[in-house]
Amino acid sequence: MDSNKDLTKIPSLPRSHGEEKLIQRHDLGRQLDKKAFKQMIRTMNLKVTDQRLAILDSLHGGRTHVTAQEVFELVSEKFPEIGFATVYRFLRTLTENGFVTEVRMGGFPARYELTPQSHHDHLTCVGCGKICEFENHHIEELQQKVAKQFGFQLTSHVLELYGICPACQKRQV
Amino acid sequence: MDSNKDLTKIPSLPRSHGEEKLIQRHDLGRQLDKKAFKQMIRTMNLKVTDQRLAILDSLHGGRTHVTAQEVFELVSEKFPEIGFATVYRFLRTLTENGFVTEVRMGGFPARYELTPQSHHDHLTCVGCGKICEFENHHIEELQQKVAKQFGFQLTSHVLELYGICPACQKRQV
DNA sequence: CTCCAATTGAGAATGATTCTCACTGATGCC
DNA sequence: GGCATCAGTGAGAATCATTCTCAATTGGAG
Repeated sequence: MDSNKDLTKIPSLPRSHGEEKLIQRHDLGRQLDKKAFKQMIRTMNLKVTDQRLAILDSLHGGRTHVTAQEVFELVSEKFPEIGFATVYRFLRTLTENGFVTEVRMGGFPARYELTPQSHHDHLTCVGCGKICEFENHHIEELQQKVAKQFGFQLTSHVLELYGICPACQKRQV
Repeated sequence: MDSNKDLTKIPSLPRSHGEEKLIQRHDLGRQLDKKAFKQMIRTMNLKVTDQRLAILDSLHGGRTHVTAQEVFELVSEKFPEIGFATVYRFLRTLTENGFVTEVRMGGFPARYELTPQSHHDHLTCVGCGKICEFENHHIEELQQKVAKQFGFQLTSHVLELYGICPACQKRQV
């Protein structure tokens, strides 16, 4: 079976190369410098180490959804001695403390991003892969309602809409 | 971690032993007997084997969201010789052909169910992996609305709610 | 019934993630 | 500043779900 090959091809998010100024998302309402990271680490009652700062830094840079492997590689550039254990351990801690959001999809390695302050969901075009982000309070409320019906205490959710974007609709005919 | 142990204990739906008539869900609008299963297998251009029938049967019986491990155990009762490979292989094929829907959550093993004809979404416990199904027309309408706002023609969606189930809430204190 | 490609199953392999444990280094105390 | 202590680190082993390999078996077309 070749579906495995396919797995690696998933264009989850385009890799951003270097200089471009697409730092839009994370810097919207937040200022994340070394000082903020230190604060973040202390908040969790952990010691500030260079490795941890480097990991946070790699999450902060360009790309938004990175795998542990990618974090490892990014950090390795500055810290050739860093180990997987450290990366996984810290990512887990960050996730448990809500500073980082873990996205798991299919059987793929988990992807991490600094938790965005404003929650959003995705509307993805099955034709071209374009992703629109949206926010809908009404839907969120209904979700809470559903959870309550089952006695669940809601912690998070994933809402992904798939469809055909206007451009692809025309193209198809 | 012992969460693995917990998985096997998940009381998602009572295990049906033989005679009782709690065949509600899957037989709503569908009649799934050996004949239907054979048909299903042939549709995929595969050979009908006892193992495959047994796997389908185990999916059809009482419980709705089973792990590959559980399927393996269920089938083992009738087929002590069955191998993991066969279970995983066939579950994958079924999933690829849309006859079975795979639900993956956190780092837990994937869970499978015969694809239901009426769409529903999932409410998953992050503590034990238990899955509840729900249907909410209102949410679906809002999704359509969002898609329309972006000019998208909606084709499908995934809505997964994560939370802590009543049992796990108590366990935690 | 025969034959051969499809299927099977045992065990090995894989890939992501976690654990172990000896070593290192940050922080508080003097 | 110097030192003790204990959290933090990293190399590699361990784990767990899942997939692959391949020799032996079997469904089903002819």
